[in-house]
Amino acid sequence: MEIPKTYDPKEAETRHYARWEAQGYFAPEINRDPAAPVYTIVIPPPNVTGSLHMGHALQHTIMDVLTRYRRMRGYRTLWLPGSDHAGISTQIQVEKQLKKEGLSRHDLGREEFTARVWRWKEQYGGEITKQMRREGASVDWSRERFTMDEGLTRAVREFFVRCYEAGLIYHGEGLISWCPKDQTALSDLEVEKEAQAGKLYYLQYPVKGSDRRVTVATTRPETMLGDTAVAVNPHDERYSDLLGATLELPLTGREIPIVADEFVDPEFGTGAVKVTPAHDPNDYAMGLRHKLPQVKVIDQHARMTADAGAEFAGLDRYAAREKVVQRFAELDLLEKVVDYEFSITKCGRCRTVIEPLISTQWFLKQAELGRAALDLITERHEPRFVPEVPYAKVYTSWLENLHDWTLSRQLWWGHRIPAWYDEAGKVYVARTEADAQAQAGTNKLTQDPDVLDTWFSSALWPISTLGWPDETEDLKIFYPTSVLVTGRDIIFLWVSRMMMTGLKFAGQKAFADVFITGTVFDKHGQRMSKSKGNGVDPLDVFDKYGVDATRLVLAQIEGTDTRWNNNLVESYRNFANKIWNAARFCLMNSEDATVGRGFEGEPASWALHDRWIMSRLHKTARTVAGALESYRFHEAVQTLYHFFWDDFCDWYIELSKSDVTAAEPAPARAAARSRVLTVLEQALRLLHPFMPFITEELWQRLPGVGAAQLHPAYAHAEPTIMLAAYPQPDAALIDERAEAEVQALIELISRVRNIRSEMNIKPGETVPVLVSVPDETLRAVFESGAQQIARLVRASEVSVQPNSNGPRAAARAVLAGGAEVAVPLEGLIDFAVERERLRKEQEKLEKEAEKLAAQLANENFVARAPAEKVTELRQRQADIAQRTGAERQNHPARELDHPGLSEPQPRGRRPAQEEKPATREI
RNA sequence: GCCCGCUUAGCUCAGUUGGUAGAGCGCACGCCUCACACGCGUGAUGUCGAAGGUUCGAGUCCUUCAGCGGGCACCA
Repeated sequence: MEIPKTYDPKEAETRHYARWEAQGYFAPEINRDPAAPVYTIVIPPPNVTGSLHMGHALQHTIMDVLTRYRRMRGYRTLWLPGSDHAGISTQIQVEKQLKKEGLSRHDLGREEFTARVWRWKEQYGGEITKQMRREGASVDWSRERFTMDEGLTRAVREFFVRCYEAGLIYHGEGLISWCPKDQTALSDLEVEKEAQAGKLYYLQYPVKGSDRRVTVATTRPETMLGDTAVAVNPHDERYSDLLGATLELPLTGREIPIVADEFVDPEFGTGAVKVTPAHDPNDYAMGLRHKLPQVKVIDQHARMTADAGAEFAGLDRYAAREKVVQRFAELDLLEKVVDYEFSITKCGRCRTVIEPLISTQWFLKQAELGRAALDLITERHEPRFVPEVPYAKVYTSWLENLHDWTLSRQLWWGHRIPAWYDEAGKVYVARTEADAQAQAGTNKLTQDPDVLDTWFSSALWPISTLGWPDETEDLKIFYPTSVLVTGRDIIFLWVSRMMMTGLKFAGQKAFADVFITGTVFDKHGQRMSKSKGNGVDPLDVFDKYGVDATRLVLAQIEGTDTRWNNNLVESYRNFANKIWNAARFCLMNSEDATVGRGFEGEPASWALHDRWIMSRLHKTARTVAGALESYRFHEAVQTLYHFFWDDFCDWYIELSKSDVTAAEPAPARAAARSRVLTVLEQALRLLHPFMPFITEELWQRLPGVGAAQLHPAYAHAEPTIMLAAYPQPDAALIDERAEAEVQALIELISRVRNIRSEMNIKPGETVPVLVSVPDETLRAVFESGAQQIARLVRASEVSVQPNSNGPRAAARAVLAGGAEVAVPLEGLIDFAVERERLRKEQEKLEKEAEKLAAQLANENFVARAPAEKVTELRQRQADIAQRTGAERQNHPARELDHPGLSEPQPRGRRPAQEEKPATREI
């Protein structure tokens, strides 16, 4: 076989994905079983502007593992890909491009501009879509969707119109968050709070007809130009005589009232609050309560309006702030300025400070839509969040406090709001312009210029991608989806809204489970970000270590926040290489052998190590299945890693080696070779969801693989490990006795290796090994394993006897079950070292024995602990007693030969021995 | 202000019904042993953040505290 010693991932990666895709393996149609259960995942659609980052790679890996696992188990599996038009991001991206040409979108006009965005999208968009192929993502490309596809656009309009007709969507005035840079309204969820060191200004307003002044504290002095009242708490005695009084608002010549409102906290500041209904959310609400006028003094560019007064009109808000403060100082109305830390609201995208403005927008009453979702989680605990803590609660408390959603955006790129106005300004909401005209009885209509929040179309993703509002086959088959895999940052923005819309318009929850992945930080625990430049590019990691190794790391991150560490990837790269070389060994010895053979007949007739590996294999399959069913990817990865490396490579291959590498062809050799191949093939299948490329690469090379390995649902397909049946645990093959016996074999071998290593016996040197085993069954195990033992410890001979009979001068170790192993000295052993080795071992046992004795002497423990636990400890105690007892027998010999070799632990009290009878009582 | 998470070996992290702590990397020693030096064998390493409590027994449950991180509300 001309297989290279080192696995080259790229070579395999480039080949297999193209074939899988071309063969249609990713599409659910590959499954021909009409009764197959269904498994659906819709991808969180990445922005068309985006490129792959670790967060995507993490989510995609989780989704792909789940999908491949279910597919191999015969589910009709759909993982639906797509991308999001990402309103603002994309528009900004293209505007930047235009700027380089000295143009703005207004130079092009709306139509031309959106055409340009579409071209940009075709040319540069969907980068992630290509990168996902690199990841091995088994998504059904034939069902790929884009949030501005024709179908999805229709869904968005339908949804909007239905909500409008149901009174859930309304058009009206409200105080919204406005980004002066992006020139659009934003929803609550698109803004971020940030702590900021600033100043608190204490301004004095004179009371009309008095020489009193009322002091108000503010962080935004410039807004005082728009004040229409000062509010105090109705129970605040300091101001009770001023209620209803009038204040002379400085710099404006306006007069404003003092009103009483419970909102005001008497403890804060001066207990008197300036009220600016047009530029602050709380003041807006207060303004409505007291029917105060709204004076707009700041415009959409965050500049002062004419209503701010001639002196300030046109000034930037910060320049106006300085000027206002300066003027107050001049008028001797500035009481003081103190340092103050407060939080400031910024645009989540461009970090510009938000300006709250009164404006006419479209809103969705989320509270009503949310009720069904809230009932579902509180009454039926659906969807099931993983990890449940803290996300189920985060989701629930969000649903309990829903506010209206500002839907409209003053952008050109996105779903245009299906609303038209006649010349009188009356609004008509309709599915098409023709409908609107019919409603209005005129064709002189103008469409609302605004588009919808990007998240509006996202909210429909699970249903719109499957064909809603039509009652398509896909919708019937694949909805509701099985699990949503996403990050915690969009639980409100997206997860909750999909649930609401799914319940409202498809009559069912959008997904059964929600898996929230952890966050990947850099190695210093910092969030990865483009601006910091500390991001690790998944593609670089793929290039360096291979996709499969990277996927293992990502899968085992699962829901935990993790610092990225290439060392871990490296160790999984090594694992991939280990798999490669184990397969290489099997293939180098595959003449006459076939996958699937070698385990004929009753398991009872198989050799011990064969029964053992099958037991280990099926336990592994059991654990992995259990782990994958409940999203415990870390456990699945660990289990597979140790099964493959420890059980299969370190022990099974080694124990099988002499049979497998026998020089002469013979049925026994062929059978041994087939067995090794068979186990390898099963292991590859178990690993495939995690490591799709290397497993396919190797699987294709195995002799005898083909249709027989495929899950029945895919029997017609060209053979691929992707469609092989996932190994199902068979309880009948789990053999605890075989496991215990091989464990004894492993212990023996390890003890001898330890002696060799500690005694500095040269690796090339062979030594005789004498094993004494009083127990008959165990003796049989060692006797029949003598050849394997000899090979693995480099023994010249392995002699197994009922009783200790070796030469006095030997290094000894005591094994479980009262057995003992001795390696005769014959001048090989350094006595000082041997003495030390034994002393350490003895010490360990003494310590443990003491602990056990103490515990077993505790009446409370014996009385209250479960009986099995007590028995287990007594067993262990007896075991130690046997060991130390055996040690004691050997000591005199050593002392004779080498005075001082052992140092006598007090031999009188071996608590274990006294406890022995107790064992029998149970 | 309210709620939540994390704190385990030098590093990154596991540890699901409470039973006496693990992995990978790193480290030490010896090996190119006919699949693999991206390897093999052997070994060392933790008062499981602190203090109390419940329990026969607590990394695992309860309380308090500390450090770090997150969410929500408020922020005149």
